[in-house]
Amino acid sequence: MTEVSVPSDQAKNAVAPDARQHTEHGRERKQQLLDAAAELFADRGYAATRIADICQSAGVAKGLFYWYFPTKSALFAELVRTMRLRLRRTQAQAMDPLTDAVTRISQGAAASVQFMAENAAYFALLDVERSDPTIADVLKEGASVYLEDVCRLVEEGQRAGLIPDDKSDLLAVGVLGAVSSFSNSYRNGRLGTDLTVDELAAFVQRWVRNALA
Amino acid sequence: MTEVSVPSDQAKNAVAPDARQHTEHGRERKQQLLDAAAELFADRGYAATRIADICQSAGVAKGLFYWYFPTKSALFAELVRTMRLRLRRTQAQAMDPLTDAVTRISQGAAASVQFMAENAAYFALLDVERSDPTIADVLKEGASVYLEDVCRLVEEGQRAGLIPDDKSDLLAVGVLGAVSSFSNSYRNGRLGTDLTVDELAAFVQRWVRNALA
DNA sequence: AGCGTTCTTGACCGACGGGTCAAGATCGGG
DNA sequence: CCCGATCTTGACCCGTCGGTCAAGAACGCT
Repeated sequence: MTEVSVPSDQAKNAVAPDARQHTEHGRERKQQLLDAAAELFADRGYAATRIADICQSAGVAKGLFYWYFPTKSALFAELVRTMRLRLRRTQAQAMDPLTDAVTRISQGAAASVQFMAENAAYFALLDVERSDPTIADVLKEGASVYLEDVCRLVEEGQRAGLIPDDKSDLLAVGVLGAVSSFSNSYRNGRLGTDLTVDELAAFVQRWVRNALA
Repeated sequence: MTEVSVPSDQAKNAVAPDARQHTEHGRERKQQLLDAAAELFADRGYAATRIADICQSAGVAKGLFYWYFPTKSALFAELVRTMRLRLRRTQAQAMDPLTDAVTRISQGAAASVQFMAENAAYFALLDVERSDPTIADVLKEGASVYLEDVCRLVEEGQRAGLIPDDKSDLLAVGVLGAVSSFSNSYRNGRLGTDLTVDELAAFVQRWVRNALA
């Protein structure tokens, strides 16, 4: 049993931010930082958003950031992971398990577009340049999971004779590509101001169904 | 007629890099810098590529960069514009003017995918984060031109009864989205190593045709 | 009140990278 | 050879921003 004796002064910040048990107030404060960051990243991008900006927006001093997060990219990673979980839940809820593969794929695609249109902040996170290895890894993590899901559904549809016998991985890329390009254009205001999210989601369903026919 | 008298020492670098008449040797040197930059941007991204890296790769001293380019983003803008022209030429050549709109759209899409697969450097330029206004403007410039072209073709196809009466701008976004998502996945090695560019282009043609059916 | 813990502040540090510029090399023409 | 123009060098400058940390405030428990 080895007990490490650390002088009291030096032990003050020896616990990594990730390993801390925050109080309720601390958790609220942390969330404020995350919310501020999400909004600023969406507005200006990751690189152009400074930690000072985030703290100013959250109404705290810059040094406080490091009580809650070890680095800027660690905050980013946490943001992405949280949003990704929410997206996955949205997708799963939209897919009716009692229906056929094509319908499920297109339901999932429509739900994704809907989620992304309603959560522009999340979508903007995916536009970040991947020069930082931490960031590149985090962004890569989730992308392949949805791709594999869709790929599996495509293969199921092919076995049922609902989808042509083309390469399932390419078809899956096509579905994911549709989701991201429509969401991106909606977010950038390229689709006109009279288009509702529901109309867009319905269109994406048709697009995906047609492409898989 | 006002002639400005400038001391000879101060006039030495008074001409902006853009306004210079370079010698043949100078033009070659400039191209070396552009080539080196294109490769490094593709490999590591814009932000992570320093001017020092570009100069080292081109085998020149860092200060020389500013004889040829006023800023880093000016070099980037020139790169993007050059590549965009080449892409447009490739697209135009691939579209048979004697055939129907759907065929032309899908031919253009296939040619774009082919070009991008064979010019990874160009495609990587489009992944750059848009925090620098100069960069954001340059990237925005060209994107809408192709979109308008495709939109016009879609409308032509709709008048001819070849394409359903859905929103043409959305259908055009779908085509462009397909081009970029397939190119991106190919570039990232997500499509397996046995897929050739020709096979990919052929697949994209089928995908676009189906989606517009 | 005292104490330990959590939280908060903001001046400071140092690495980084875009950009500067004086000095000098090279080239081409007369 | 001389001269003017083009090109080239690399030490230096300076602003930027992520991260540090000593000092102190606030909180909760005994």
